[in-house]
Amino acid sequence: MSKTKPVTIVEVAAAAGVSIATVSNVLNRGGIRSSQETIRKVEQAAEQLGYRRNTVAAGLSRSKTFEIGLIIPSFGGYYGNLAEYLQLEAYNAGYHLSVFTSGWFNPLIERKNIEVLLQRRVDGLICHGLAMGQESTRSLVNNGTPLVMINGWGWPADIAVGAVNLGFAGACRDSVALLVERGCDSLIYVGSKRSSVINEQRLQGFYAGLAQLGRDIPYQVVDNWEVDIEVILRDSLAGASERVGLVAFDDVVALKVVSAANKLGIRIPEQLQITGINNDIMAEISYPAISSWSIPYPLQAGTAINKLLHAFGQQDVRTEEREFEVPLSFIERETTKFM
Amino acid sequence: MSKTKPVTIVEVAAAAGVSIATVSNVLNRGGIRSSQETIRKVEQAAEQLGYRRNTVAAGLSRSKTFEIGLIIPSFGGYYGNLAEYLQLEAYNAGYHLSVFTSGWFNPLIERKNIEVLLQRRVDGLICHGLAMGQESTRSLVNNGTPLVMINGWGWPADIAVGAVNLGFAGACRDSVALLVERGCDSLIYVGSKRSSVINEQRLQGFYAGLAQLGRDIPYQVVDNWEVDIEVILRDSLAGASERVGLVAFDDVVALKVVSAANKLGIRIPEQLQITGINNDIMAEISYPAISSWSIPYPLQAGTAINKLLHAFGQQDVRTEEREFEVPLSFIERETTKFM
DNA sequence: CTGTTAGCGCTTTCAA
DNA sequence: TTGAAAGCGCTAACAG
Repeated sequence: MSKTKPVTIVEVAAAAGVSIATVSNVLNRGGIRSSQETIRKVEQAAEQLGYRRNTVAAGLSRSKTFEIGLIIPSFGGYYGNLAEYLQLEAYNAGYHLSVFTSGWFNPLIERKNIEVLLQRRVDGLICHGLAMGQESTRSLVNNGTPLVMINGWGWPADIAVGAVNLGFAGACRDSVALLVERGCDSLIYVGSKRSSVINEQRLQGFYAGLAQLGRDIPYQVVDNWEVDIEVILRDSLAGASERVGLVAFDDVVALKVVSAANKLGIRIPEQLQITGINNDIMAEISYPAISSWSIPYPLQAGTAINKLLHAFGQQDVRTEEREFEVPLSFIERETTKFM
Repeated sequence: MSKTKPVTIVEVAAAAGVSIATVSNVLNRGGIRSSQETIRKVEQAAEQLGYRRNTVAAGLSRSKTFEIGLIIPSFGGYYGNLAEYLQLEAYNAGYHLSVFTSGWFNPLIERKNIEVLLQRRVDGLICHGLAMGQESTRSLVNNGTPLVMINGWGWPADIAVGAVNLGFAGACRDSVALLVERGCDSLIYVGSKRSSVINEQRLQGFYAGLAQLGRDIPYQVVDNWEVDIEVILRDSLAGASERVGLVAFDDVVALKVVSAANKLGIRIPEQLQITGINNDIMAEISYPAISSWSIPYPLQAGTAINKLLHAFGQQDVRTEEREFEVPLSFIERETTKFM
């Protein structure tokens, strides 16, 4: 715990009897060949003195930090999972990931944190959704730092080098088909306007599912934050509907629905069928367990990092499309397992 | 998106017709006074040229990065919440927080990430639990970077400047008392050995609660990962016990218990009462809603950051104790609301 | 109040 | 294969 000043290459060089350039070559650079003897001397000196590279100095010197910044709305649930996979993928590519939140889509915090990241001269930026508008973003990231959006639809190429988007629309569309197939004769979509852009995608998918049914079916669209789910459920089942199908914004909303149904004595899946999204832990341990759409994190994270590497000029590009859509996969559990 | 090289103080100085030192004084330093005229010229030039401070260079020059590193087991649930509050507290103190995970207590990943943080010359480190042993930690953090532990009991002063620990033991102890008071005539503790140190604290509290009961009561201790909760519940209620009290490791485990009870038709809270820990979102939306112990994040995060500031030599110290215990507060919900 | 100058620790030509 | 030296952008004495 003593305030020891860290040892530098200067000291290592002195101890090894070589120049600092040589130390730098041996320790921190690949490709540059040195004699076995020199390598041995340098490594031994470094080891013995407890040398630890100063990446701040290295970053300044090379004007390249090997750091990637990530902005997510919060660390919770799906966002946190994504961050974990991104961290791993970044590491495998030789980069480090600095994770910041936007305090649940707070444009001020978001802006401030992006600014911090830019001041740190991160090599690239990954932003999940974005509370700021596109103009705001453009003026902030005007310096050429590559930006990859996650769940950002329709961002122009001069702002973002690309986007990796989850196939929410497809998942909701298919949920509708599946619920109807399972015998539901009326449908409800329970959204969450708290995340507007993302909610929109899902709603769009819900409508698409309705449209491709080939026939009309009663449905309603409500918001998790505005209505009492118990009331909605009771009213729906009091009507002509024998079996209601419910598409929930995510698994948190789905669990709320399950709880309300349990409380009201509504039988799942006989009277009510539910699909969630995200495949959160609570979907698995709920009773009845919730059918949900799971996210292929490795693919999502890998694609995002790859787009960045591509922008850095390092190859290994898996995909060329600017907006890449990651498909979700259905995990069927008890809230729909009725045939 | 063009690869513009960022503007530096040199260019701002030229545009403003002053020296780089003056620019530095005006833009990046507090306390140093300049004439109004100079300030105006410099700020205008900076604004117009789009100057953004390079904190990498500043960090190198001052040998102080104003960065704090945080290691948590994962971004999920409680850990993610904590990270969010720490980020806020750090920011308020003029620092930035870089968050890394240890991949669920993986000593290798943990070590690697701490090493990365140290290479970045963070001013301080906050570690949540730690998979590595104390010796390992000592040799890694031997350079004088202050380390604050979260939920680390018994760390010597030469490794960690202090610790901020949650009062799990107290919460579990009080849970026992409360459950018995609510009429439970036998108890179960369902732990999670996946997080050994933390589990131990809780178990200790459970035993303490038992001890201060003043009389014997049947109990059992099981592990969430080793047993089938349904079996445990059925067996317990098949015995002489009229009402079982269950102390769950956290709200995830508590929700598993609630689900099992719902499935078996066990009535909550008449036959079974449950307490969780963490006050996770799922405790609130479960049915029945789960009584849980909530964590005072602002206090916990604030104390941790404060200990670091103290170690940095900046004052504003709220507490002197090396190991500070943060008390949890009980949120009573339906799983115990029976009198 | 402002400018000169010597670093911070490392990387990277370019010669030797 | 190795080393001398010029930066990278900013800060912090120290003079003026």
